[in-house]
Amino acid sequence: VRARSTIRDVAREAGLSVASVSRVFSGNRPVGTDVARRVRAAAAKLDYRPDYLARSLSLRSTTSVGLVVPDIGSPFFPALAQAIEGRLRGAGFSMLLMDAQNDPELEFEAVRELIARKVDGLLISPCHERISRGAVEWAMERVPVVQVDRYATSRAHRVISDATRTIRLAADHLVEQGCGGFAFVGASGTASPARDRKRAYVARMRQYGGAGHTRILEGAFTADWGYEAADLIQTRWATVDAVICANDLIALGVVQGLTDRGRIVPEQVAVTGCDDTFFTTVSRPTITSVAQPVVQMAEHAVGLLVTPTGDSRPRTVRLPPALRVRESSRHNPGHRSA
Amino acid sequence: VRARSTIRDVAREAGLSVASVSRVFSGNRPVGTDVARRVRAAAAKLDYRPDYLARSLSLRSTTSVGLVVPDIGSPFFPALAQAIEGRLRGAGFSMLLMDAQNDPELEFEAVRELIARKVDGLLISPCHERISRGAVEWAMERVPVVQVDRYATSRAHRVISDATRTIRLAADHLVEQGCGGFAFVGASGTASPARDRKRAYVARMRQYGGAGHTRILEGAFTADWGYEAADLIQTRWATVDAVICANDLIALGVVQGLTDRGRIVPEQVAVTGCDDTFFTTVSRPTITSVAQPVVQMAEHAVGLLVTPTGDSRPRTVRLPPALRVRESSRHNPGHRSA
DNA sequence: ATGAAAGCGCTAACAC
DNA sequence: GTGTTAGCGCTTTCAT
Repeated sequence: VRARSTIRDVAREAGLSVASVSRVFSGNRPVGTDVARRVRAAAAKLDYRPDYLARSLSLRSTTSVGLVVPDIGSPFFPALAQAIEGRLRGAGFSMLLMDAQNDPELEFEAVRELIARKVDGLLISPCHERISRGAVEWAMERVPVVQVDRYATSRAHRVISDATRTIRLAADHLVEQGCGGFAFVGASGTASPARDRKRAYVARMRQYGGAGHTRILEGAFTADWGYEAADLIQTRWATVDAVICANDLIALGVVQGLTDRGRIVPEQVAVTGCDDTFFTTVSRPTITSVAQPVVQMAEHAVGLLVTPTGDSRPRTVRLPPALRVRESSRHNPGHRSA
Repeated sequence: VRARSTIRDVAREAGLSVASVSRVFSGNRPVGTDVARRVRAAAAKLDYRPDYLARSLSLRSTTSVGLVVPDIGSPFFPALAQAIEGRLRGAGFSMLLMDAQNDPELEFEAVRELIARKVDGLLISPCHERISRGAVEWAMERVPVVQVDRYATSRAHRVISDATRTIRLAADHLVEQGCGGFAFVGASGTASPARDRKRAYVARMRQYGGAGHTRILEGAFTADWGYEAADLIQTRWATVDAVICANDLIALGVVQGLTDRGRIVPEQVAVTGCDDTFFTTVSRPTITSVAQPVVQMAEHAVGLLVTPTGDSRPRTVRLPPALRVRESSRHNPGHRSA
């Protein structure tokens, strides 16, 4: 643990002024080639590295942005975080990641912390569609903010995946497979996608006609809840042959619950999930899922954050999801006898 | 996006000196109760919040520590990160999380970034047991460093789980279940636990006698590799009735691979994993696993980092793992005929 | 092209 | 207990 050399040490060593050293390192002012050489030599000799903190204080910019996720333990967010990090890095920013642990208090705390550290911008996936609003709006009066995947206010930018298309992809696919009796297993809403997916489901079912829109179960974004929901479906709705789940964990639980109670997936009941996380491929049967366009989301979110558009009205970018067909939805009653 | 008020604004508003304001906010100097009141009032009125950057520059401390993980997408690390964050928060630090994406280059980059941001300490789980050494040792000459879960050098502190006990727990348990023909499915070593677990396996098998210590397969920490390994086991070693896997993903793959090739888990072959991640409970059969003591690891790691002991010799803290018995290991050949 | 010096917002001697 | 002031390490006018 050594003392670090400062810009002044380098200046002295090179027999130049601190201004010259600064110019060489920030590189935004002309500098004599000889001076540059001497500075670099001195810097190398002293193992000099500019102090970001001091630079930031002077520049009023840290070239860093904060990312606040509701729960890094939840499978979708690591993927999102990685995508965003890559994109930010490409834009010359570094990312500070904070986990809200699904607690609006901690989330606000994280936001304050990030702002206090003078991040140049904030990316947030608010853990609660209402309570988080305060934190988001508090943040946006001090720094540019973009909401990603989830949102808590319409006053800040939003980059989200299109819930209507998500549900439509799943539902239409299931219809193609010959399904007719739909049910939906969601999560009671503290997260905006939960609510949006449910609404989209209801809307789509209305278009189909039939009773699908009334068969809705809401719990948590967990496999346990899915397992439990499978029970409810079994006992309540005998005619259900297609279950649309609001995320992959729920779908996993539903598949297992159904299977454990003797129903065969997908032959008797087809199941789909959302988010296309890792679980879809490790499950048996593998699970059909609607993938969120994580990379594009990262792209747009970072773009909105770092590209200062004169126009400051909040934008909503709704990105198209993609269906990934796997075993859990290969219903095909026509082929069933084969 | 407003301009922020500074300590001087508050001082002026309160009709006091900047020193008094500073004292009120840092709270480590006596201050008159009346002065305190006036300062707080003025601060509230101006919505003043101290600037961490400036404070840090002055204090030469950011009360933040960096955490570098090899891959946040890998199921064990979110759990570790959460545990560490909690512990750090309790100690008054905030955590900056960086993902190395299993790339030593990016990892070094992350370390540089963190140091440049003047973290007060670094927690790292090095992605490569050899190549990462440079980054770790570079870091430790500027800031306290603790290696967690993985390590790349013996010159810095290490907080790891005890590989010998990990394997012993799994192996002894399998013996109790009546297993006798062991095989090990690991990952070829760029991560220290991979190597340590393999060694521990070999050592334990030698103690048992028999041929277990020769039946070793090494690939990656993935379910795909586990699936593949199941094939190899099937074709090469007919007498194997117990497979110890170096992590849960491998175990998951092995279970599926074995099952798909007609072997019944656990009746014909028992399987165990390591890390006790989420997969163990969503798999069918559920998977017996050896849990790492994540919370204790976090505790010790943070302790080593923030408790400055005069003695600076590198410590190695080896924490005891715990066996979690689930379905995949209920072999009991004695009951098989039942 | 280069240097001198005034900040960036805060803390910590040091005086009173 | 309170105020004055010199830094922390950097950038950036403004002269030269």
